[in-house]
Formats: sequence, C-alpha cells, structure tokens
Amino acid sequence: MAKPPHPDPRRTLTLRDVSEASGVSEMTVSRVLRNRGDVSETTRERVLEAARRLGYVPNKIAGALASQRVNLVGVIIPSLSNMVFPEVMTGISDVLEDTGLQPVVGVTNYLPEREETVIYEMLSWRPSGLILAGLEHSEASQAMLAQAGVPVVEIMDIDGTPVDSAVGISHRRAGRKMAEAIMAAGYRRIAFLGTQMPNDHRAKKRLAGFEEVLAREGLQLADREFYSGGSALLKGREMTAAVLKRTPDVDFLYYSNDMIGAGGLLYCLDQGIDVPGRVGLAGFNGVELLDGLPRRLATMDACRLDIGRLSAEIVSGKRPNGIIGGEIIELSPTLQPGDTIRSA
Amino acid sequence: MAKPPHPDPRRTLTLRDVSEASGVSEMTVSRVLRNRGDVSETTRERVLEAARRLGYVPNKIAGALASQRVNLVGVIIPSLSNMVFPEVMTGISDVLEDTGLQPVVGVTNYLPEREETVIYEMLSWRPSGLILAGLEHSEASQAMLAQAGVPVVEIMDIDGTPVDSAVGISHRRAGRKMAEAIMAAGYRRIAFLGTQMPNDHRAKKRLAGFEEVLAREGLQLADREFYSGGSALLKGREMTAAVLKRTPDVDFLYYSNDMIGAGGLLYCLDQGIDVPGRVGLAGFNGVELLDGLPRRLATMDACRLDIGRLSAEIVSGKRPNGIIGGEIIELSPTLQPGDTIRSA
DNA sequence: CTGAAAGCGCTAACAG
DNA sequence: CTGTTAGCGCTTTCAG
Repeated sequence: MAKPPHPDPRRTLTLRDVSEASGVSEMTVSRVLRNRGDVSETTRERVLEAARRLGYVPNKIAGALASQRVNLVGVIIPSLSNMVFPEVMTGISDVLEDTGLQPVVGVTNYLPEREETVIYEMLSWRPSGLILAGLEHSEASQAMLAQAGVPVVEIMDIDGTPVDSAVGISHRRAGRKMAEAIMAAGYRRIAFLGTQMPNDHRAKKRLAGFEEVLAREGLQLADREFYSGGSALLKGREMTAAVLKRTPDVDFLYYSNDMIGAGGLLYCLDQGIDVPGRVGLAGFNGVELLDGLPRRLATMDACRLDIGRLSAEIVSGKRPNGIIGGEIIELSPTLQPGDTIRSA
Repeated sequence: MAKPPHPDPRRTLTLRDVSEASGVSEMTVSRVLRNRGDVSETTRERVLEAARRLGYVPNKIAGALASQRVNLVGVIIPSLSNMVFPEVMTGISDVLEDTGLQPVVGVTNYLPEREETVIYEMLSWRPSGLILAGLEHSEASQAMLAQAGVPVVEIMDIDGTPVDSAVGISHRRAGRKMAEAIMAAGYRRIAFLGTQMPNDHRAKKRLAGFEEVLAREGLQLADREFYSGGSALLKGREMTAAVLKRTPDVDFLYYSNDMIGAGGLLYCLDQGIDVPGRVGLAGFNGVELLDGLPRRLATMDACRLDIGRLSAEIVSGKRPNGIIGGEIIELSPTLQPGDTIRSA
C-alpha cells in the first residue's frame, strides 16, 4: 500500500497553506488576518477568501511566542458553585469584552497548595494579567505573583497587604457593621453559624469584626455552629435546629453566608418561629436567590459586580485616571436590612 | 541617563537562565523540569535548586509550539450561573486531574454567534480536545469542530447528530417520562412554565416530548408562561401566580427547571394551596438546592456528574474499552417523585 | 504596499 | 547519562 500523498492529513492548516492557496506571501497573509498595516483591497479579499475556504484557524501558540503577547487574563477563584463568583466573572467579562483580552478561569477549592499549582500553570502561559481572590497566599505563590511581571489584582478583600493591586471590601468592617445593626435593634443573645473555615479568610475576618463589636458591649457569642460540604440550604436548617435546641434563649442568628441563612429562615418559618420577633436572622452576600424567599433575609451586598469590573479595568490598563498598578480600591458594602431584623 | 545594564529587567526567566545558573545544558535542564529521560541525581538536584532559587516558571507557549502538544481541554458551556454546569465541571476536573490535562472554560450565554467566537478562540490554542454543551451549532461552528483534528464531545443532549462523540440524556424522552408520571397520577389540566427559549434547545426538546404524551391522550397544555432573566426563584413565584390567576382550574405545573419550580412551590405554600392535592408540581435537573426546601419538588436528575466524567474520559482517551471517538453515550435520567406529585 | 530574514523559548531526534 | 542541531508557526524588523 502506498502511503497517502500528504504527510499528515490531520495536521492543522498553517499560514503557509493560506499563502499558497491565495498566492500571497505569508507575511501579507498574516497582516490581513490581523488587520495590521496597509494591504490593498484586492489582496485582502483574496486572502480572506482563501482563509475562509480552507477553514484556517490561526495558531495562537506560535503567534504568542513570536509576538511575546498573550491576550489572556488568568482569573483564580476558590469555587464555581458559590453563587458569588459567577457574578464577579460577569463583571470581568463585561469589561474585558472590548479590550481583546480573554478571561481564563482556574479553581482552587479553597486549597492553598492547589492555588499554588493553578498560579504556576497560569503563569506558564504568560498571561497579560492575573486576577485572584483573597490576599492570603502561600509564600511560594506570593513569590510567583511578585515575579510575574504583569498586573496582579487581588479581589474580594482589602484587609491585608496586596502584592500589587487590590479591589474589594473590608470584611472586618462588614462584620462590625452588621453587628452594630443587630445590637441597635436590641438583640443580645447572638449565635454565629458558618462554614468550617480554615481557609475562608474572609468569613473569618467578618466574624472577627463582628465579635469585636460584641466585646465592646461586654458581650460574646451565645453559641456557634460550623459545617462543611453538602447542600447549603439543608445545612442551614440543620444547624439552625441544632443551635435553637442547644441554646433555646438565642435571639439572633448570624450566618456566614446567605444560602445557609436562607435555610435557617425556611426552618424558622416551618417551625412557626416569630421572625424577627423571637429571633432575628442575617446572612452575607446579597445573593439574588433571596428575592424569592417568603421573607427577605437581612444581608450585606458584597459589591461583586463592581469588584469584577474594577479588577478587569486595572488588568487591562483602563483605569480612567491612568494609574498603572499598586491601586487599592475599597468598596463599601451596603446593609440590606430585609425583614429579618426588627426595627430599632 | 544611562540605560539600565540589562536589556529588560521585567523579562521572564528562560531555560537558558537556569542553564547558566546551574552550569547544566539547556537540554538537560529541560529534561529535569519535565521528568523526562534519565538524569543523574546530582545534576537533577543542581538544576532543581537553581530553578527554585531563580523562581523559574517554564514558558508553555514555547513548549507547546516545540512539542506540538497542549495539555488543555476546552470546555464550552452556555452559562456559569446555572447551577448545572458547575457540577459538570466537577466531573470533568475529577477525571482530568490525573491525566495532565487542564480544563479551560468558555461561556457562550446561549448565543450561537458567541459560541462561534469561543470555539474559534479555543481552537486557536490548539487544545487536546473540546467538550461543549449541546448538539446545535452554527454551520461555521460545525465546520470548525469537524476540522479540529482533536476529540470533540458534545454533552448534555443526545437527540441529534454529534460531530464526533456525545454524552448526555434524551431530553425528549425525559419530557415524555415526566408527562407519563404526571398523567399516571391523574392530573389532566397541565400548564408549562419555562424560559423563553429561542436557544435553549434542551428545554424545547423536553417540552416537545412532554406534549407528545399529552397529545397521545387527546390532551394539550392548559396554559403556558415564559420568562427571561431575573431571579429564577422570584420569577417562579410570579409566573405561578399569573398562571393560577389566568387558568384557575389547572391541576399541575410543569417547570422547565428546578429554580423556578422551587419559586412556584414556595408561592403555593405561602398561599396555602394544597400541594400535591390541589396542584402538583415538577421541575427538572435535580439541583442540590431542593434538599432544603419545605417540601421536595418532583424533578429529574440530569446525570450531570456522569456526563462530566464520561466526556473527560473520552477526550483524554481513557475509555475502558479503548474506543477512540465517535461514541454516543446515552444516560438515563431518574425520576425523583419527591412530595409534589400525588401518588397514583 | 509587499517580501525576506531572523528569531520567540522550548523540545524531538540524534549523536556522543 | 548529556549535549548538539534543527525546527515548531508565527511576527518583528528592515528592505524593497
């Protein structure tokens, strides 16, 4: 059997193929395909026609190597199933859309070692910038970020020292603010219900800020309950039941996120517990989901869309003031009292 | 002012830098860093030490160009905020984890033109494979996929003709199955509530299968209501209210997804409507969220985790039987009757 | 407006 | 076990 005439029928098309098919030099083909430099209308047409006919897809690997330019922005987040990160992504995409930059997401599952790997992998593709959640990273991660040579934006949190730029809210302050609102409403026997948070630094900071305010009034948490994994709504119910049983005299339940808060709310309503009279409830995040609940859970908006937008502006060098890097932007979360804190 | 002595202090390290710092040839450095070929323990140590000390991160662009190998798998999905795709992603990641392949996600927002762009961008990075949702694509997209020269797996749906491989469920059959269960339970005045679905082909197929069964019994939908955008839970409430008002004698509400179904369920409970006596309810997807609701909504599990896993197996050439491509795997969604269909 | 030459940083394929 | 030689497919730069 003779071998097929062509070396590898599965090989993808190259600029050369388009060049031969159109009778135009590779260089000019490249120019046409990138809309760079002046090319006569006739040759442009011929090239485009040939490229289209062949179904040519440029090889960005080769292009990036030659031009030392990569139109990718790495986005590193802890989780996709969190409701909060998709919204951040939306903000990022919105802004990057008309910059020629493309977001590439990596997920760490809240694991520092995993984060290290993801950062390493991302950087090995030499992206134009990096956006990543949080200010806490392993030493090795910090070193890589500092060396990256591209804009790095740490998002969500500003309580700490960023490598380069940061966009986020102060979770400590957010915790304080919520505590103050709760105290002002007259609640005194307050329990905290949240994730087991070895690596959820932001939740930890909120709790710290929260307890700070309590301490100032000579109070401390009446109870606390932690969970990990599983359906957040369901967990919220279970934890609420547990706390209410263990510490029957609590008058407020502060949840580390809206999903478990929603579960708690549904549980209380099921049980006929008077909310916010007998117990008040509050969560954190301002997730859209809450809009459909029988009662609006008190929460705090984490400015996710703006965080996404601003971080993308920084990475793409589109800040209005023309600042280059090292920016720290603090956003102010708004308290949404909803219907689960009684009015003072 | 004299220019700085080094060409560009911001340039990233190369193999050559490590080579010089360790006194080992570039080639051997490359071998060490990739764990390829035999290298003496001494030189290995020396290289690793130098690389670590310098903070060298290999340039995958150059590596990929030279080796004609890219350890990336493109995953193209309509949306991230859908609850369903994160789970698919989990399945994919699980399997890819120990293959050296990395998923890269692209989002289309249910827009065919957007999908075309994303496919084009993805392919321009010459990934090792592509996983994408759905069987319906623009002609140009189909052409690119067919030309890609790498495994392409279309997921979620199998009612149609895939370019290469497919893993999913038959949504038409799923719609039929649900209709049969509802009919068997004795409901007859059935309404459909769903997304405005110009591009949600799978929802459309479910509805088609559903209506097929109704028609077989000489019935047709008593009412239908569509929405787009907004908080699904809230929309579910509003739509339910609208249908119940417009067509007071309906006895069943079939929702195109669990989120709006959950909203409908909460509304009915709020209104004191007897579920499933006065009206029955059902959704689609089997989202984890449902576990925390006051009553379990009837739904159908879409096998998302398995879809993710299997598609990743195909792309990475890990199918147990050693099949190469062109596989069509149909999974069977299970009906979860929950508490919102009365027993027959 | 168009082309030719010279790499980008790495790895395959051989020689030692 | 280690080094040398060619490129990978594109873009930059500099001549026409």
